[in-house]
Amino acid sequence: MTQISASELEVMDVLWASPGLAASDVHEALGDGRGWNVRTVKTFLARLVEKGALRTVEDGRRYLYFPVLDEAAYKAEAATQFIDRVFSGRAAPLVAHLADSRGLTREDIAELEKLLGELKK
Amino acid sequence: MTQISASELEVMDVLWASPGLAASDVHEALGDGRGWNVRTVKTFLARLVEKGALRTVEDGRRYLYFPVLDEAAYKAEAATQFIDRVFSGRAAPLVAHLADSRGLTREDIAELEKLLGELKK
DNA sequence: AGAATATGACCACGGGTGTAGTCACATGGC
DNA sequence: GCCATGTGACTACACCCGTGGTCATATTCT
Repeated sequence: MTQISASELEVMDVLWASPGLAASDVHEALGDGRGWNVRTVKTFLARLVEKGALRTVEDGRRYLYFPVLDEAAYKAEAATQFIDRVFSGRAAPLVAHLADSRGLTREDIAELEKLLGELKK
Repeated sequence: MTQISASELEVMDVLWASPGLAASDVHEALGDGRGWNVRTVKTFLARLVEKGALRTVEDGRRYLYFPVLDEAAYKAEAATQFIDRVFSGRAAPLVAHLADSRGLTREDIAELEKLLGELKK
């Protein structure tokens, strides 16, 4: 539903991890890795508010940002959409490709097995 | 690398399945589901050629389109990028979310188990 | 108090994307 | 032979996205 770009998602990740930050905090939390200008971050925040993914709470002369979108729900939806788009809705080929290209770690594999065990119950 | 939009990917899927179609064939193969105008499809084809994902072979006064991009390689890359973007590079949470949201089918689970078995070899 | 700084509001701009229209020409049916 | 139709070339255009500037105002430092 809510269309969120890759950059916007990075902002969401920060706020999912620490809800209630101000714009400058988000900027800081993103760190220099991205090297975004504060205003760029503010644009993303504003767009996310427009899109209904975040809401603001006034705090003096600034806003604190809180996620409206639920992280797990969003990611599950994103995963489903991705798999529909790229793998015609089949999850197994995706895992196969991952195995091929990136080499799942031993822990990944163990984790997946545990997961599958639970799913089968 | 090569950035391909969701719509363009649908076109690629047709040509991966049946390389060497002409524009109108691709249009037909896409079917009415998408309801795209032939010109829209041609635009996608042209853009995919620009992007180096397809190449053309003249056939009289029309072109036949062939994939240059390898399907498996592209999809593996797309999967990796998606997981990096949305799941911080961890595959297991993705599968967990799928299980939650869409319910992997029994066959999915079986297939994944088989896959994991092979991976562990 | 005046200057530097932070903050939100609004604006800009080029590239990508979805969605096609127009043009010119070639071919095929009558 | 002429006209409808198919085809590629070129063009359009609005919206999204990444990127950040400008402006007005509020607050903090000196």
